[in-house]
Amino acid sequence: MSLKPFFDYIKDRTPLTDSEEAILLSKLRVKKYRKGEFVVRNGETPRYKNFVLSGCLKTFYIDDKGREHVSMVAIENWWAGDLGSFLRQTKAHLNVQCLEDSELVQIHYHDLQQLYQDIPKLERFFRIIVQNAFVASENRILNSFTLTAAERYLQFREKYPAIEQRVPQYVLASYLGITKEFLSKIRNQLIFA
Amino acid sequence: MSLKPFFDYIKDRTPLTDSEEAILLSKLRVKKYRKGEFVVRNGETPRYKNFVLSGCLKTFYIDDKGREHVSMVAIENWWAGDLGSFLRQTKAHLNVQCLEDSELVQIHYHDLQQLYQDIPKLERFFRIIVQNAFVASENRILNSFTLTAAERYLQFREKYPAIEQRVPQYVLASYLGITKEFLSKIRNQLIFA
DNA sequence: CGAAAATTTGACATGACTCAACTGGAGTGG
DNA sequence: CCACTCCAGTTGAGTCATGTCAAATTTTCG
Repeated sequence: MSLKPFFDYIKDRTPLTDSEEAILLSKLRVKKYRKGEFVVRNGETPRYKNFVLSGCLKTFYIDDKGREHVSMVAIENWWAGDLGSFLRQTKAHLNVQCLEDSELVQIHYHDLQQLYQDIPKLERFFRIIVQNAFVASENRILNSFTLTAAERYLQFREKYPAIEQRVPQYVLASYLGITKEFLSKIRNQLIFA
Repeated sequence: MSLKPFFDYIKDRTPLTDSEEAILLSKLRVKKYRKGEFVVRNGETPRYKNFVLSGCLKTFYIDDKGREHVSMVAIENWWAGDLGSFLRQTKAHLNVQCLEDSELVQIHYHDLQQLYQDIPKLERFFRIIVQNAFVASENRILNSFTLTAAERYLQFREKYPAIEQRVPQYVLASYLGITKEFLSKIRNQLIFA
């Protein structure tokens, strides 16, 4: 697949000159992953920032009881990764794994630092991306404190219908902070309500 | 109080030239608030980005049952506000209120846009601040899914001992996503455990 | 077709909430 | 400096939302 969706995504937010586009292009690589493959594995230091060209991935944490907790699901035009460890270049405590065959645009940590130097616009670009991600994250916290599990499920469905179709229910349940069994019961009740 | 802590905070992260410092200074104002006063009120559009010079504030949401949910507590050297509404310059759905008499450094929305233009370093500066805030927020989500209320309380105590001393228990309880009654019981149990 | 993965179902357990009453400071004003 | 109120914190009884565990069923896919 081509890089077009990636550049479209960027240019929708920040117009780039041809030379900037060329510089950026020179720092990108595209990598394909098979369903089930890990992009980031707990304990390894993530070297790349990942943009999803195609496919679908989950980011999750394994707690001390061995349970999986999904913190993020990414599809086309989203970023995926363990941002904290990437930024500090330390060992990941999260995992990122493909739920489908996927293609990612990857930017190496050092190249990204270079890009910030060479194309200050990108600094702004990522500032805005992260700001929005932060606001969304804070909202998610408030939702989890304010709403019941069923309400959160309905809201998710409303907001991300595309994702609900694509990911296994247990992933969605985990993302919503509930067990797969309970989500199953919620869905069942909704049908007869 | 002087602006020194504010500039210290910035320069710890991004060295500024004298002229940059002067430009920045020209866009700042300091405002004092009394305990109980609102800095941002649900329904009003927040015009300023707020840095806490002194004091302590809570950011909270009132749900449809009239219950208060604290999303954030800020003390010296933290930022406070309803970031989402500030960024979009739309009506706040959060409130920011002082828990103590407080002094804030405020930057007007439009001045901030100008500062990004004039001092590209600030773009980086805020990108990094928000990145860290985002990572912290994601962690908070995982904690709330992974840990029990008592564990979250202990972890908070460990991480922010300064804040526990200063805020009323019901604020802390709300921040942790539990009721004040339950936090009271947790504390009680911890004493005899 | 068969095995593995995902989902469902039911009985039971529990963490956390609700509500209401009570306690104990911390102002405040007379 | 007392009386009063107000706000924060505590306590207890009862309840509810969600979790646990284990088994049954369905779907997916090699």
